[in-house]
Amino acid sequence: MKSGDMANLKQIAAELSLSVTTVSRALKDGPEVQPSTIARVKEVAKRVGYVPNHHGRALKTGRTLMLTAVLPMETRDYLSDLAKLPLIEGMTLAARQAGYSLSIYSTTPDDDPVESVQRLLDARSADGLIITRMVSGDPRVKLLLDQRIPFVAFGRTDLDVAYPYVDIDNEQIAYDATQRLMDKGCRRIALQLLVAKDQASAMRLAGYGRAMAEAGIPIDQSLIGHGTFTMESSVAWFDRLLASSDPPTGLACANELGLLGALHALGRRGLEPGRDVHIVTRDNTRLARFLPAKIGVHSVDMADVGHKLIEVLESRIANPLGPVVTVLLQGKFDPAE
Amino acid sequence: MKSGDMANLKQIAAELSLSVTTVSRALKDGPEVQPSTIARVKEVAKRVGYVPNHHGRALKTGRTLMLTAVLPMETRDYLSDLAKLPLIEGMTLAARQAGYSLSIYSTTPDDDPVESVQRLLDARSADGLIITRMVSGDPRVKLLLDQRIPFVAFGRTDLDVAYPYVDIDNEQIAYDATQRLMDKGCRRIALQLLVAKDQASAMRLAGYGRAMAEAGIPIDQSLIGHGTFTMESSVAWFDRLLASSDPPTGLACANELGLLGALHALGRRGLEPGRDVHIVTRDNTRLARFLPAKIGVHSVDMADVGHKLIEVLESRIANPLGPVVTVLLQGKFDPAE
DNA sequence: TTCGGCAATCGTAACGTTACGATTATAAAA
DNA sequence: TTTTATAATCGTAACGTTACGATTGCCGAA
Repeated sequence: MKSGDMANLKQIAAELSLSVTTVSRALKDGPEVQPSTIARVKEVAKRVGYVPNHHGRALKTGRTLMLTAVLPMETRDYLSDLAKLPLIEGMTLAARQAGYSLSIYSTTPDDDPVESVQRLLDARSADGLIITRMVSGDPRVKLLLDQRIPFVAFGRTDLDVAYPYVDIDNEQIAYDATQRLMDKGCRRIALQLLVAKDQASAMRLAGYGRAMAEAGIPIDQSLIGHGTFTMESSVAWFDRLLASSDPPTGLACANELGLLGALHALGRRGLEPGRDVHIVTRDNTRLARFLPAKIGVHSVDMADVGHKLIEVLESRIANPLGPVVTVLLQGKFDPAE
Repeated sequence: MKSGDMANLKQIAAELSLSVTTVSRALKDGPEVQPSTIARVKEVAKRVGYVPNHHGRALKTGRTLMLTAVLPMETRDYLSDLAKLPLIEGMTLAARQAGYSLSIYSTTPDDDPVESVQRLLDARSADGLIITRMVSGDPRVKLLLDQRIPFVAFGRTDLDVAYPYVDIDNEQIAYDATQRLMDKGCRRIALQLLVAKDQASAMRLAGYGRAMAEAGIPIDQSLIGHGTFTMESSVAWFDRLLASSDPPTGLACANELGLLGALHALGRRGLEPGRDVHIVTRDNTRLARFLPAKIGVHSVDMADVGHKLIEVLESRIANPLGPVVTVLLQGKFDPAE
């Protein structure tokens, strides 16, 4: 934005016959400057509509007051991952409250994740980074740790290094979901996962495996589906399972879209959730409760995840060498009515 | 990001015994500098990993290469407006391609819209602004025009000034939807709108009114519902209509959430879309096509809206005094199968 | 009176970049 | 040989801010 008539320190200083230094200090209530002077400076600053120039300050101090979140975007499907919306809203709001701006860097499936992060590092345009969608052995963690850039990840990974993250306890949620399905009498329980290397899916698989092992039920690999975040793939996958000779009686869904897909597949066959197949899903958006279907729901507060991410990142920026903060959030279960 | 060992022009200049000026020019292929020098400079720049300092450049040139989108966020409901997700993705991607970063400024219902814009103006941290959710007589337009800040609006308003916008032709879509419902034999057609002063809703109401007038059907105000973007309100509203003595036989939904709510209300009464009530909805996310229900759909490509917004804003920044560009996008109709 | 100590303010330099006029070297024209 | 044009490069200033050491004026202690 240009409109060159922007007030600056020099103008205020000239008007009051003070030095730029004194004005600068007065505006941040520096103890070196006389209270009466502070008052005069602030009065003029307000009158001329002074707002500190972000770039002058950033250049001098090295801080940008900007955070960048790297978010993957699915170009195949406009619906993308619904959880991203409350996540973005939570992050932007928390960032704003903490005095930061949040910029979103969307990556397409064509983008190399490491390269994207590298580019952001090079640009040095943010004080900190938020990375999401962690994969097994995620190389971005090492890159960011090496460069000593404050960052926080949404999700853990299987690396043997400590780094700041916020995560949902996917293992526990999947364990719990599987158990609840078994409580309904299900023994053939289908599990919906995302792409294979997705770390959240790995955790979910672990929780599912633990529950099955405890119940002494052998795992049937054909019941475990890997897909993308879209509804299409969910419909096709679950439809195939339903068509098999020994169809599942229980289903643990990955998210809203997976759930909608599965319901679609059920509906086409005249089957009913809660009667023919028991369903438990993870819900990031409170969408599931509005569906006319009996399903158990693990709700996850993604806006809270966003808040926590910013909080952790902020503490990291304030104290880059401090202890590594990690947060693990639980889901909240609402049974099928 | 600190890691103070950041390469700058001075270092490159020193290494090559050149002046900072020449290096700066060489890196942007200035015609004043010898091709062989350009090559040498670029080689060193690449080796030391030089990346231009954003703030130094912004301070000097007055350009920030940053755009800010002001997006309202519904705190009542995590689902918020689903259309925002593809919109954000479209904008961030287009911005990136145009060499800009996009920052998101989420406003809560508590925030005063004008004040939010004013704050962003004061901060001077962006080269341009994107405003959304236009209301009748939107005061932000005058504010932004007065301050000569490049901006683009998602949506028109009823002001008598020219300003750059991208909009969906809501009037035409509502007109079309109403006609299609009448083609199915509906005469009592319910219309789902958002809050009263929302400008998009006003356009939709106009289109509905035009279609009804052409068909000679008087408008029954009780069939026109004003609500929020949530599903709850949609369920309650449509349920009340269905319970009335003369229930509607057609329904034009505002968006996905409104549709899901209406379907919920129908399902509870054992009614079926396409048989008992004909439904046409606007769909911003391609969600509707996955629902096991016969509904007509006007699909709107929100990612494209995002692209267009950035495009218009970019041209505005490049030429602030040029002609005011406006874009009006049509929906694409997919009939109930 | 002279000095130390303190409060209040000032001046300069620096962050990294770009704009612009000045300077040098080179080659062609007189 | 001197002039003139041109190509290549340089130096300085500026954008708005903050850090830091220097300076001023004043009061009380010696």
